[in-house]
Amino acid sequence: MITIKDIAKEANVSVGTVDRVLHDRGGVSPKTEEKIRKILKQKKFKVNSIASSLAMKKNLNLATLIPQHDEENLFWKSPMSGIQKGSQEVNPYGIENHIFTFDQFNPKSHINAFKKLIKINPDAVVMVPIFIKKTTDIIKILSDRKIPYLFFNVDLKGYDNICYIGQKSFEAGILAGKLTNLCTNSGDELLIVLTRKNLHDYEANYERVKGFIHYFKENKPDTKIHQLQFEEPNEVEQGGKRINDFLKKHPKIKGIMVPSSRVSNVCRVIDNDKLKKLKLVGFDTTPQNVEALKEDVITFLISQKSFNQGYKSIKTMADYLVHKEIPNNEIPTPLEIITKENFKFSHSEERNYYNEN
Amino acid sequence: MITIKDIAKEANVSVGTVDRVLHDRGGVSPKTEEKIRKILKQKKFKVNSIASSLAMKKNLNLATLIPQHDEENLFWKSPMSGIQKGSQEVNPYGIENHIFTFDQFNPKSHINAFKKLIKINPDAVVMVPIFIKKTTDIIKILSDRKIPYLFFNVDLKGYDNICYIGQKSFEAGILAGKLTNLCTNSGDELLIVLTRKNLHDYEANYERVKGFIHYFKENKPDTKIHQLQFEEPNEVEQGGKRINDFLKKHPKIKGIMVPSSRVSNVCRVIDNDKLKKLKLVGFDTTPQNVEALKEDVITFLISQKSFNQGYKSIKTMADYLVHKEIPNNEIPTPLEIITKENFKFSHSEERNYYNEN
DNA sequence: TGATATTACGTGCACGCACACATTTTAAAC
DNA sequence: GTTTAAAATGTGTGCGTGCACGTAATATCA
Repeated sequence: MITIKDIAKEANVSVGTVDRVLHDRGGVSPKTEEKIRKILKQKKFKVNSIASSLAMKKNLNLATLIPQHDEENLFWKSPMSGIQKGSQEVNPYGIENHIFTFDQFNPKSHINAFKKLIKINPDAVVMVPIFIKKTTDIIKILSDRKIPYLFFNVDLKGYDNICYIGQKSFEAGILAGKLTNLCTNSGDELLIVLTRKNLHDYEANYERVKGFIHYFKENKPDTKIHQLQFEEPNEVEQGGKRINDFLKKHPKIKGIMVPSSRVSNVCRVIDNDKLKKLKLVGFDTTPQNVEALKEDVITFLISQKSFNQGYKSIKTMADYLVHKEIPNNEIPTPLEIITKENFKFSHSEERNYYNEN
Repeated sequence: MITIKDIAKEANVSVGTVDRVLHDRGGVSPKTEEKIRKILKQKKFKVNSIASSLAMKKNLNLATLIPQHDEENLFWKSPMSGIQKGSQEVNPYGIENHIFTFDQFNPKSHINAFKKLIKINPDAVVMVPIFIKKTTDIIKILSDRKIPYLFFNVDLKGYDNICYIGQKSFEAGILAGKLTNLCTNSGDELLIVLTRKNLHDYEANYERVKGFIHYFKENKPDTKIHQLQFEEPNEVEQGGKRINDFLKKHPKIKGIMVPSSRVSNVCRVIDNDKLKKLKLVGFDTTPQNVEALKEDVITFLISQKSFNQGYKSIKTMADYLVHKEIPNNEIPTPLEIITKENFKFSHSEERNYYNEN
């Protein structure tokens, strides 16, 4: 391990001078600078990031704005865990993350959460930009105060967020198309079931449907693709009846794609004997979805590794703050294909986190 | 951020005393110990890992034993990159990793590499246990010297390795079975193509085949599964002829599973018109395989994320050395399903690494 | 030539922790 | 109650960097 001290000795200067050329602080004569740079290169010097972060030790405030989760709506639990794990990891670097949650169906709670958030005067914000109109006002405040912000999970275009971390929805739809195509036959008809309760990723769902349809247009243009709006959960009986009736009316439907994380809600209402003849493709590894996957009711789930999204968001922002590391404008998370057989080997980071806590 | 100093002040003791109870060094009276522990808990103190590693700064030697790669055999390039990235990351912690490579088809070079390795007197060894008989001797030396060692990629049972990091081959075979089943129909016959040039993961291939067959026995016992030994690459013409003849003789074969990373070598020799009607499932995202995947010749690749295996091996061993963190005996890497559509979103860590270098 | 900017460089402290060593307090032995 | 050993606690230095500040060398100008 080669240190600044070693370089200084070799160049017959003090560590201060070496430090100056390392950080382009100026105030070094051209010849000594050249001499030092040469030795730096020759000895392949790299700053010890450990020591560096200790020495810098800023005291930075991070703030995170994320929807709350409950037993009924577990989707946001996983990203929240990722956020928490990330927070824990960046804490030794002098970064404190403050998490603010809100009701994803209530714009007012969104505003309130933001008010609290802005009060702590954060140095950076990690957020899920759900309420488009409202979000605009929020972001204006951040921009005015020159507070950097990052979006994750939901991709809202046209803002100055330092980056977006999440899935590419259109491509996810294409993948869903491919998977559905592979497990059905020529002549089979397909059904897309749209659910209501997903305001937060309305855009994403829409893109997924577009991608799905795009896939078939490109690869199997004759395929008949139906669409159905499913009202749930309060109208399970009606919704169930509608779907079952629809499936009876269109017996050639052999594959169902649900562009949201609520695919298990759909399959729970479909008659059992019919269900066995269907292939279902959906999104996200919520506990209910995984349950249905294990029972072989769902064939494929496309996971966006939302734990990782949360985790990576915090880490990316921390790197940005501490090391001024400017990330790519877009960090797409993997389109992970989950089946009954490989589920238990996925999400190992998440499980490790739970075990530790 | 709460520090040892804060705790000390609160408890009216010196930092030394706090340090003693933190590390169970003894020499603290029961009452002060209790008092300190109470404050520790109450204030939720956690050691600053950054500062801790700086202060401890051991100088440890790690050694890695891994097969070399070349243009012809690219499989080991990816784990090697992971190893290198890991080495880079643990370097600030005072850990130097020395990499020794050998020819995977030449046991003698294995021994020679090991001889060099043992000369640097490593504090720990990360290795791919390829040559089973020879490995036994090597491991005896490590055991005698009480040098901890870890296996990755190849799972060799019956040794005192602190853990195995890699894929569960039998389960990977099951997954291959599921995928093949999904994209073929009832009545279709299947073919397993075994290749010669994979001494290193002979066991793994065997397990994959077993898993594949197991899947069909459990889920579609009537399926006829053929097996064929494919001699390549020096006998491409003959091998190609054998496969094409075989496929002509068994026209009902609609799916091919290749349990090794050489699936692209197989599909390159199959007649084009026949190929279009076949679904191929294989392993590992070697450049050639990915090429075939993009051309829609291969349907599914199951990746073992070998970059991550290498990376994680180094990090795990480093944690073990520095923080005495004892890992699980088995760290299974994901069974990642790769298709034409999601390939570009996978392996982001690996790509990031390449970009940085 | 001497006073004063200006530039070039050296020094020392801080970050939070680990650990060796010094010092004080308590207990044991006489 | 003194001596001495043992236990309990305090102090100080170093890990490698970053950075503020102090000092030395050189340049500028009268």
